[in-house]
Amino acid sequence: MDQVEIFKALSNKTRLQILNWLKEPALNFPDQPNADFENVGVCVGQIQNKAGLSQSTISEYLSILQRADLVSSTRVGQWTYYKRNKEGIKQLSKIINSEL
Amino acid sequence: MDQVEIFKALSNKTRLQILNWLKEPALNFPDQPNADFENVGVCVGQIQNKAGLSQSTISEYLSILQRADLVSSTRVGQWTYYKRNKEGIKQLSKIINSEL
DNA sequence: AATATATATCGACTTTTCCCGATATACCAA
DNA sequence: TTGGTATATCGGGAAAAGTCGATATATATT
Repeated sequence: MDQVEIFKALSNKTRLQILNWLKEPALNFPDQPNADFENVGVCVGQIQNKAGLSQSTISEYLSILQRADLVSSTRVGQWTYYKRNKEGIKQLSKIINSEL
Repeated sequence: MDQVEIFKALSNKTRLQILNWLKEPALNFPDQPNADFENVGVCVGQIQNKAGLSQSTISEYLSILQRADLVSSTRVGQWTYYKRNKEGIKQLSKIINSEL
């Protein structure tokens, strides 16, 4: 994964917030019907509600975060659930410590 | 410091390279006359030579990195020396570990 | 099959970033 | 004080990102 793409993904207030929210899904998305946060994550609509931007924008943002390996997604029925990608974030931490 | 600004500063290949070069100045800038890298850093011209972009662009890039607290500068005579800002980079590491 | 809902993709417009050359400023040397 | 070198700032054109509404696609329900 290109390092620049990772930092670009993080260069946006809303995307940083989303990542931060996904760290504590139970706390930040109490309204989600499917509350199996650990395994599946949070669905796009919930994230959109909280962020207050358009549906298309949030969908786009989530795919930017996913391309940067910062989140991962699972489709269940008509919903797509996104969650933090621990591995990718650990990688980022490693980059910072070894190259910057 | 605004987190978004930090990540924006890192969202560019050349700026990432500069930061990486400044981690090992003696290795990466063997031609610099003033070789007191630890205390003063590397001057703009040397960085420009290595990066291969215009003088104005590199000067701008260095000030972007400085605004993000990733480097610091010292003026000595007609030269401005830039070096890594350990403290700022540690802060960044902390952000990643606590918020992402 | 028809309809409803959730998400993704498209096209467009605006704002920001990239990067340059030209010029200004700061300092040094003669 | 005149000229030379290093860096900073300014103005601009091209490319990328931000964000939207409209539309397409996938799935579920009836």
